[in-house]
Amino acid sequence: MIKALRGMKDLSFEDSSRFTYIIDIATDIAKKYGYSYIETPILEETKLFKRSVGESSDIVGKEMYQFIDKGGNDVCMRPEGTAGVVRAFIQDKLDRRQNEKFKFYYYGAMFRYERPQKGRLREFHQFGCESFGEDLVYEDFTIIQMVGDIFKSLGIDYRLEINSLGCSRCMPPYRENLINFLNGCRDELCQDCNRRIETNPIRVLDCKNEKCKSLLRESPKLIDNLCSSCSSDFNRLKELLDIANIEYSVNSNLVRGLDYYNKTAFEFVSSSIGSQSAIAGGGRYDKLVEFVSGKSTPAVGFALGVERIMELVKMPNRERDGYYMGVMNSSDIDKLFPLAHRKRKSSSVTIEYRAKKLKAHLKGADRINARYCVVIGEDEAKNGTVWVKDLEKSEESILKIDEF
RNA sequence: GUAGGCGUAGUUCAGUUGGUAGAGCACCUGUUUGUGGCACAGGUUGUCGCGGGUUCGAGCCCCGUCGCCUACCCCA
Repeated sequence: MIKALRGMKDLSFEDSSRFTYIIDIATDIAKKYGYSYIETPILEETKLFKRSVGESSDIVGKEMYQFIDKGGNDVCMRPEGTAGVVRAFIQDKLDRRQNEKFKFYYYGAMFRYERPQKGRLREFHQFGCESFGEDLVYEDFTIIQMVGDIFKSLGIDYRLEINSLGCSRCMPPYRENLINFLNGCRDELCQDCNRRIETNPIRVLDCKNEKCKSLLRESPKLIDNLCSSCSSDFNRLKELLDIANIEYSVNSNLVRGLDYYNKTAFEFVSSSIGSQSAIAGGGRYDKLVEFVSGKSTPAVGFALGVERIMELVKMPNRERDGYYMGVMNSSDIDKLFPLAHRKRKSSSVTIEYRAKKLKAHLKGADRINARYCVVIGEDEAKNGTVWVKDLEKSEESILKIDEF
């Protein structure tokens, strides 16, 4: 038997309806916040991700689905959505239109070559939004509110964590500061952290190792060393969230795994889905457009992990819907096609082509969860009528075939 | 890449000390010649992941291999 590749899953029945339910709700809300759909390719030049996601990230370092195509190009299946959207934004020269705002939502498959586990697959799906051209912190707030709206609408409980990663003015001095601190306790930090001091010292803050964690309690906090602009934006953000009654906690160790974030970083977390607890994450990335050779453009965005949310979403009860049609004698089957075609203008219709006993038809209608079971038997064929049973109310009637 | 757990019917799983391959659910038929869900009765369903070894005999023991799951790392 040929099976799907490791870390790749088919979605059908219950799963696919959960999937589309989430996308539909997220799409609906994103549109209400003024976002329009953007579709970008799954395959991009590897360079794009190296430059945007960052060489120091694990995503680029070891998790890319990267290969040389038949034309000799170094290409990569996208590991996340933002890079492609930013590339499209620049390619369309939208970065030149400096006074305009552009808001895009997207969803689709992302690929990371890693060991699959609960809530983490090699092919997974994200829904995300990117807002370009707005540097005011109100947009950060609005995006967080939008994600909150989506989860609320899906009936999902979450915890919101926020942090500020500073900007090009306050981050570099802090970084030096932190490196000094880390070098001071180098011998006591774990191996990974020692490596991170060179590659990406900020990520040490995120270490799960208990020993590292306790050492880091004494570390300098970026939150106490923000420049005046970052500091006042962060305070403003907290005020806005308070006023909107959105609960949050400040997590000064929250650093996003991708290099391009600055200022606001946030993560929506759920405690009920195993160890992969982040269900959405995002923040501001004012420098990214420049990194990818565009004209400097402030931007904020987020992405949510569809598969992780599928485990949490409470689906509305599925109600009986549509028609099941069948005949008891095979010679009457032709009568059903025009009937079905007419009904399909407004309802879903399933025809059973094989002649069956009434009981079998009723069971068949039940199985597909149809609201109405429509059958032409001997009497109906003779009289030009159809027998219709409402399976919910358990009421039946006989109608002229033209009037049905 | 590392560690642990698991592979038996469509599915969820049991399978004793190594001795004829099992159950629930699902499915089909009937009770009901034209009335679903409920009940009862009967019935179908197997490369025991794959390959080798030990043995008179392996689902069970041994070796290898593949796959799945969970966790670490990291992330949505």
